[in-house]
Amino acid sequence: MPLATPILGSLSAIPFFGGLEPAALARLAASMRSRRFRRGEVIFHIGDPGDALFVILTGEVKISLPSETGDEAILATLRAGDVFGELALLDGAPRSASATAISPTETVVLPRDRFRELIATEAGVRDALLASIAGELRRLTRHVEELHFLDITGRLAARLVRLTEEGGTPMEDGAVRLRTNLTQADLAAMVGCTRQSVNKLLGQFTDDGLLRLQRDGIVVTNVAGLTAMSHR
Amino acid sequence: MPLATPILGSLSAIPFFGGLEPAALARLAASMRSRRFRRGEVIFHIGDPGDALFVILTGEVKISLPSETGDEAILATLRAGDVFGELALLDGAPRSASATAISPTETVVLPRDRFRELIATEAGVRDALLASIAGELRRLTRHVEELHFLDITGRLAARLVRLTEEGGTPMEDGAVRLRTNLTQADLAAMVGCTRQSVNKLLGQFTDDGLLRLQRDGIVVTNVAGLTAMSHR
DNA sequence: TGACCCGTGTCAGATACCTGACAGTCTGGC
DNA sequence: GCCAGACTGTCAGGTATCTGACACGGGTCA
Repeated sequence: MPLATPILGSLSAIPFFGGLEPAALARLAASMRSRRFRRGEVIFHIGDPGDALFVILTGEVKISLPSETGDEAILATLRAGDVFGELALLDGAPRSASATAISPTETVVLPRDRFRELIATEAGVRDALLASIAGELRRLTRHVEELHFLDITGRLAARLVRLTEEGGTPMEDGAVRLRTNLTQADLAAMVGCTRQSVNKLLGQFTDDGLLRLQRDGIVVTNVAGLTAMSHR
Repeated sequence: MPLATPILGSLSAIPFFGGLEPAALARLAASMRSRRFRRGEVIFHIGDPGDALFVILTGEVKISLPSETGDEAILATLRAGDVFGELALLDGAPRSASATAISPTETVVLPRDRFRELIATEAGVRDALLASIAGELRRLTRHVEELHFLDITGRLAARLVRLTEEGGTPMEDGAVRLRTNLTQADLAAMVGCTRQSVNKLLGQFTDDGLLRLQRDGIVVTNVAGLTAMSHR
């Protein structure tokens, strides 16, 4: 089986490249190579030179900042169809954050020159890029807003709401189960507090009937209630 | 004196439009109108529909988020040559933050359609736009990092360092004076704490010989020392 | 089967930061 | 030249959050 074929097939399903004609898509596929990462494997480190864009075909990736004392701030968790690593391609500066596979992950890699060529010539890809960057700006702005104004209760509630909206699997009774393999330590790294605080608050939220803690993950039963908690 | 002339003259000095040929620049000037704002005047509110890009010719603008309890988070302060308001043009969503003139400010306004046309046809402007957005993403990422990891001492130190780098006027003895008319309340809104905390910390920094408080503003005398404080 | 590791649950003590208050000083407008 | 408003400086008391500690259960690997 030729190497390029699976890439080509996968690319057409990626919204980011949706605007491309079949011929352009085939040319593109030929200049991309695919890369796999094991669970926990680092895709790139903050400070590395950034010379490629990544597109996730399957799996999950977290974008995070390490601190000098060893803990981390999780900026985003990405899934199939998402694109990352474009920032360093735009300005040539080093990677602004680290990327780590949090489950077995399959990506395709677009080198810098092809990327620049693509956004110069293909209006559809350019628009997709701008839309994706706009989304990132809004997410980061909200992140700053939450850290600036909300206490931990509010931040955690807001984060749980976002997680139900982004990556939840709806259940029969209207509740939503969050992605499993998300530990309390992960939540703490997302909202900026300790694991202990997350634990305590999840207990409170459970008592308030906002969610259920199951063996296989958190099930949010009252999104509106959580949203209300996040407003002060 | 014709209306377009002053705009045209000003535009050529803006890095954002640096790549344009004289003819394109003249066409552009004809489709832009200029707007002035008094000190304190709101340019747009968070949540407004966003249909125009602003370019600062003279003056200063702050980009900020209001909270429900009345205080604000300052995301950025911009100066002559800076561009703002592009985010809402990229994705058509409402303005993600408010913009306020903090000194008498003169801007030129580029309506949405002309903006989209420009980035579709002019590679130079497109690159400038991408570079400017990349800078914004990096600033926001650092903002999140600081709020997440640093205590108030670290955040204020880091902010003072940034302010010396961005908007400081160097003095004879190597020290740098920050932009005046920056109150302790403003600093508090930048780093996310109370005015009282800023006041206390500025006192400590002064005792440590890192800066001097003068009538007309803060003079940073030891940037390296402040940088060190911001690292934990 | 046992040993170990990882994630959860919980608590007592320390502390960084906020709230609310008030006094002093400078500035611009009348 | 005087007053109102804005900014600075300071403090006592309250509280949200962290630190460090330990116990428990469920997987996983020998």
